[in-house]
Amino acid sequence: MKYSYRLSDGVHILAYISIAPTASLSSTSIAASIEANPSVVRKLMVELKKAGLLTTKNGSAEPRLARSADDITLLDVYRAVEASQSILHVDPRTNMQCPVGANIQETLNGVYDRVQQAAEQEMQAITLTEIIDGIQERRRQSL
Amino acid sequence: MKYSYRLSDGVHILAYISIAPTASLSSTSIAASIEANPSVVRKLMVELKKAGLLTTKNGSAEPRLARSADDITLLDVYRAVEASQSILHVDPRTNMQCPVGANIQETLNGVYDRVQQAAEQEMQAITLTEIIDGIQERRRQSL
DNA sequence: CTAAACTGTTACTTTATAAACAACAGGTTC
DNA sequence: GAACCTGTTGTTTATAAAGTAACAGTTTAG
Repeated sequence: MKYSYRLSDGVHILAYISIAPTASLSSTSIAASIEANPSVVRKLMVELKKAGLLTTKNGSAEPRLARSADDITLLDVYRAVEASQSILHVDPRTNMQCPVGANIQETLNGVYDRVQQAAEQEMQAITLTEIIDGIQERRRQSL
Repeated sequence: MKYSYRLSDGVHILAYISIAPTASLSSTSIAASIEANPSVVRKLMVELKKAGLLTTKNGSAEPRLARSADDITLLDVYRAVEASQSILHVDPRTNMQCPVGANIQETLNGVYDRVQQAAEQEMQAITLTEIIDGIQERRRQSL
């Protein structure tokens, strides 16, 4: 498959708005920073808005964080933009006539849930502030 | 992308060999349990063999676990068969002329690594024995 | 000893998801 | 009202995975 960059691009959008609030914040400008298509950026922004992370203004390029960067976690962005919501996927088509095929799906669901929760717990511990600070720190060091 | 069922199918192969050692263990029989293509199963088995989880015999259907099911973790199978090895993916193409685009990749790599480690730690705690027991338990309850 | 079955391998096709691209109706700003 | 913007729809392209086919060489059974 083609890998999804939705989470990375979603974070990029929020970080860009936070870091460069004086620059143009049109979907075209943000897309130039990501090197993505403005339409893709607009679609992601709609998802971020639905999730309550972003406010926008139809017709005008004035996106703002809907709440403090301290209060936005990687998990929030993940849930907002990722289509799948699961990092591991149980094969949905196994032979139900076979003892293994009939019972492996539920079993794997159980263990995959544990992996998912571990990943989500770590994602919840990472704030947008932390990511913004990381970008700013690297920026300073490269000057 | 199309979701990968390689991990699920890899576990299925190992579990099938453990649970049904008296049945035919040909790639065709295993594939019938997974409802997958025998060729796909053979390719996965080659990966499992390379990773030291499975022994096979060319020309004869006698696959065996290379070590105790207690000593095989979900992480072992994940590393053996998954092409990507990463659950999250940093967008590799951002604008290096932009302060955000130039520094977000490294920053995200750092935080994604933490999420990856949390997930892998949990995967390492899940053994093939545990999965086999889960399948057997469900099997008993459905009789 | 040979026929059947199997593995290991290669090559090609199909399918599924995401991103790129294009276009436009309607809102906003100056 | 001209320029720019968002929100939205639809189409195309790229890519990873699975399906399919084929076959050389190995093993096993009769």
